[in-house]
Amino acid sequence: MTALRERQLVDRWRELLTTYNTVANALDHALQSEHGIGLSEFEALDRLVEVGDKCILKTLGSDMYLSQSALSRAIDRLERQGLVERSMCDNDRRSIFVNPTDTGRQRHAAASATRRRILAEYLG
Amino acid sequence: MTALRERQLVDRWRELLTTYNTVANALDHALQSEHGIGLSEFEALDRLVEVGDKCILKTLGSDMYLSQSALSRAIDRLERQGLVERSMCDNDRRSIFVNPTDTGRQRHAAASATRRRILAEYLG
DNA sequence: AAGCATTAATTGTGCTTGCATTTGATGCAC
DNA sequence: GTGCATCAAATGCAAGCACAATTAATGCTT
Repeated sequence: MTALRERQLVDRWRELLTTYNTVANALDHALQSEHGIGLSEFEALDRLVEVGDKCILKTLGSDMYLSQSALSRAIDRLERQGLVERSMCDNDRRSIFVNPTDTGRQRHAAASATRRRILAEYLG
Repeated sequence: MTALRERQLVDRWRELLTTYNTVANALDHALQSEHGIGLSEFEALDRLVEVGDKCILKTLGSDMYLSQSALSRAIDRLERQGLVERSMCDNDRRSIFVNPTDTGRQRHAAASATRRRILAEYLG
């Protein structure tokens, strides 16, 4: 029956909607209060640390959920806190490199523990 | 091993993050362009139609993902389009009733087809 | 090598959101 | 019934987002 199928889809969607919002809010609040960074900043920093060195902003954006402008501004906020650095890319001067600073790596390590705790609580 | 467990949790979280954002964006755009309402408005309208009559705003908010103020403003937008009506609740004059109008029910029926299509495409 | 489409990043703008506060109604304690 | 905590909804406000336009660099075509 097609109505049953629709009911299932909607139920799955609502589940996704509420789960996402619950976890995202909890994570955002915990990261903000314990480490002074929001969820988007942490996600960007997390990927930067993971990738290692010399990551181009465009590359970073390609596997993130944020728009180009939102990511650019998230990096702004990280930079203002001294957690990442932008540097020129000599090969292609349109691009820029973004690298975590030492402080950024430390902050990331600390914040990862918070993420772990929250994710275990909500998704564990 | 605890590192493996962490990796699994983070992977699940990223999956949730990207799935949610992909589906939510697709739904929002489709609803907006085809029916002139955003995702939050549709979700509120959907629940109002589902519940039936004489739904109190507070009750509606209790099983939604939005904050109280965000819901209040989503209802504002629906009301401005003539899709729902607010009315006084005589039992408790702090509360208000919110009901879909005939136009609202029609819009909801049309928009439901769009939701069905998008959900089937992304979650089917 | 000149012109033009394309690309990476930034910036201007308006909208939606959450938080905190406010407004107004209820009801409990005394 | 007077005061006070509580509750429902609305509103002021700042932050983050997406979209569109902009800036600056690249490289393809002729």
